Amino acid sequence: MTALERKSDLSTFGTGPVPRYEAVKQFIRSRIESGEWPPNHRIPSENDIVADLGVSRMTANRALRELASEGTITRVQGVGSFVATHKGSTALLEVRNIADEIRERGHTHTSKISLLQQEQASPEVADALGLATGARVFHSIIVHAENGVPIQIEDRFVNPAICPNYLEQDFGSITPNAYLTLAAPITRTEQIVEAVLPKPWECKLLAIGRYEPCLMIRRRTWSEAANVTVARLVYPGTRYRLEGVSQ
Amino acid sequence: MTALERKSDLSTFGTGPVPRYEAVKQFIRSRIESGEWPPNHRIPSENDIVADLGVSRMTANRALRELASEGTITRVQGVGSFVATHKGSTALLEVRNIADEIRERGHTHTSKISLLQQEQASPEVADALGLATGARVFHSIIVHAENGVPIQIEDRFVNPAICPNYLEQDFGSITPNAYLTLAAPITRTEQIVEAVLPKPWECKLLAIGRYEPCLMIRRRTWSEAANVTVARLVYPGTRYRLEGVSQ
DNA sequence: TAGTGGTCTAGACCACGGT
DNA sequence: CCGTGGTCTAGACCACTAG
Repeated sequence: MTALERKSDLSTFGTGPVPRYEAVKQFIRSRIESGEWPPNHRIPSENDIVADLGVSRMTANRALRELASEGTITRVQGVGSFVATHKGSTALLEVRNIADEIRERGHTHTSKISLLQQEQASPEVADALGLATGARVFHSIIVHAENGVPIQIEDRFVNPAICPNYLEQDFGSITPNAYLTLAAPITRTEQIVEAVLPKPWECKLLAIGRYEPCLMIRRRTWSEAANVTVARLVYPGTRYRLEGVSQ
Repeated sequence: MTALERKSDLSTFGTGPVPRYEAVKQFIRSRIESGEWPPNHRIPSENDIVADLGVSRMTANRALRELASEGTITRVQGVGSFVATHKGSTALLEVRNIADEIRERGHTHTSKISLLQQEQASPEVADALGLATGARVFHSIIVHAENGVPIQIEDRFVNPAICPNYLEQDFGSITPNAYLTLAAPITRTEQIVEAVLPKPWECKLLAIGRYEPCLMIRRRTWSEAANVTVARLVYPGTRYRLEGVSQ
């Protein structure tokens, strides 16, 4: 008697409000979570599920395919399906565009341009953008405020080869983020979050004290193969936090 | 002449090495990326795709269903499918178990138990765990180190109703995270990341100065409907950062 | 050769939402 | 009412892997 047959007394399989493919998924998930099917354990084949749970092969296939895309199981053609190795406690945190966030909270977003010019790339900036040291780059420093309170410094360098008209934009009405997204659709993002103390000039722009801890996000974005822009985003620790729920 | 018909000269639709549902997905994606179908634009119905691209409805359904699960389109039963509104620069940041991270870097992970006892829940802790103020809770404070350097304070409260044997565990050989994951599989995680200055006792445990900024992650996890545990994780800003890539 | 997953079809019933 | 998406089935062909 197989593990599947033992539970196939459930003649009610899929007669409830739950779709049958979902019932199959839950059935398999429960075996995995209970430890009955440990990592690398072989899962019943699609035909086993058809025979034992009384669903069609398309339904069994959808259940297993979705479990695989969720990372719960691994499938190998010609071999079989297996419980994926343990994923640990990984969870995901969403990092978003500050202007959208503020608007969604029903607050007003304003920004002040502190700097907007062409420069020669320092070694650090050149490295981050994949350009030669001294190459021409666009540099903007913009302070974003929520209901008038400064909440983010956006210190950004842009690759002029990708966005040649960057300096001509009216960043009072469109954020650099929104403009860059339109000009060069993002295909890859790299982000690093750290806790730092603000530099003196950052204290002034944000109107905070010298020892107020800040979240710093360093964000690099690519469009196709080209590195488009690199930004340092600095948030006062008392006025901003990252939140995320995963389930 | 509809947008679909215009391209249906492709009698080669799906005859190549690409699965037909994948070809349908690419076809739709290309219309969206070119701007021909802007956000909120109505996408041809499943039956349109069946008629114009010469695939079965199951195949059209799979293509649209997968595009929806990827966030490219939105589907409403009884209404239709639409190009999803632009997602801005959202990106995901992964937050992981510190012990796993250290091991994967090839370094040694050690931990020191600073406190392990039963307490009465303060109003804050009770609220976070969904218990009554003064209820019995388990409290542990553990310092995690990478190659001997303190890198995280794990200040954790546990719901005794879910993990009655928490205090008896040997947290020198298994981390609370790993134990709790085994004892009560996580079904939901809420996390908040902030930049803070450490409290005096945290400075001592981490061997850092009073003005060194720290990342603080507050993590609440649930198993089924029950709130299992709430933790404050404090990392020295100079020794730790969150990294993430999304594409 | 037998078993596995990968895909596809034609037809069906249902729930939902606007007309 | 009709069109939409949501689901399900029975049967089919294929590519891949192992014995």
